[in-house]
Amino acid sequence: MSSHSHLHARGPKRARGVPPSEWREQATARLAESGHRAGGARSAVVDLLAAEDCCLSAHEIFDALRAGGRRVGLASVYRALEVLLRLGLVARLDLGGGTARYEAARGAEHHHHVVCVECGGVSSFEDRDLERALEQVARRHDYAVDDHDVVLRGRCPVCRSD
Amino acid sequence: MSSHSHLHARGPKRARGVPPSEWREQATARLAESGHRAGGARSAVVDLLAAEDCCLSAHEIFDALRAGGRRVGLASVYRALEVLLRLGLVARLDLGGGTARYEAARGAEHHHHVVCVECGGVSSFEDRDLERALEQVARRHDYAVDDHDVVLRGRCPVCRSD
DNA sequence: GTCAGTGCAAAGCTTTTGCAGCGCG
DNA sequence: CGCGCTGCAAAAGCTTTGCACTGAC
Repeated sequence: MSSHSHLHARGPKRARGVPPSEWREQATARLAESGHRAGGARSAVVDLLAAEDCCLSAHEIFDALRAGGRRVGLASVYRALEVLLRLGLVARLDLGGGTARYEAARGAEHHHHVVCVECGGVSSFEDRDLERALEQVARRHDYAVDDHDVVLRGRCPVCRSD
Repeated sequence: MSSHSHLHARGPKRARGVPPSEWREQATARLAESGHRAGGARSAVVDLLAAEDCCLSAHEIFDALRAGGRRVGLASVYRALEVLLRLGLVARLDLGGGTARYEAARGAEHHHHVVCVECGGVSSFEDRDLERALEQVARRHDYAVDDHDVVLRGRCPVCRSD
């Protein structure tokens, strides 16, 4: 059993990874070329998403920006996310808590999520076999499938040891 | 390429399948044995879910029951679903529209969903290879994974032809 | 008779929309 | 210097909670 599972752990609340700020530039460029102005709030959202490696809720983004001294409105966060979503620059995730989560859509690094049913923590993983199986299903289906999401649920290592 | 994909088509709005009312009995039994009384609203929800083969939103359930002459409250529908959820008798799905959907959890018939990004229609499918890949990922993960969900997004045959 | 279950109404959340003013291009 | 972007406030959904009452056991 090979199959290439990588894991980006992430505590119950927050974490950062090495910022692949390539995405930040790509996003900025894409926004400009599609006729968008470089407003303050949206840029801040892009910057934050570029620095985070795993999904954040709109309110978490809002809080983070406020904490960073930026005077943003929650509505602007939602509006920024909507634009980025439409341009395919971010992905919206429904992990089941009634709150949508968003993350930078870095083309190649396609991954999925595991949610801890106890503490709500989120991890991400990649798996080529899984991806292959999904492609097969998509191909066989009479829908023109162009996207998919996978969510695993369970207890994280920390909660397991309690 | 074998892999056993079955398909339960389902129009943009609603559809029924052959009712495997075995679930209805199992659910009723489970409710009784866990000390629940046979209230009118909850029974109605169970009956409806037993007859439907694909996921419904709380409001759709509410409407269907009202349409059937039953004077239920939306809150009772949510409360019934909560109990059934806790007992593992129904599954809650987040297909991404901001509205949760529910369906009877018939043990063996494990399936997933495809959502039409255009009309919102939902189909379900099963695929053993996909399931196998998911098991592998779960086994390899340091979370104690005990559940998963897969959502495919695309354009349904009808919308494709427009 | 008791108390879980229920319908209605009100509250709580997340997300969207309206609007006047600011500022990028 | 126009119009896109923004913050604030209000509105719109979905879901949960409070409460008095009904009905199952």
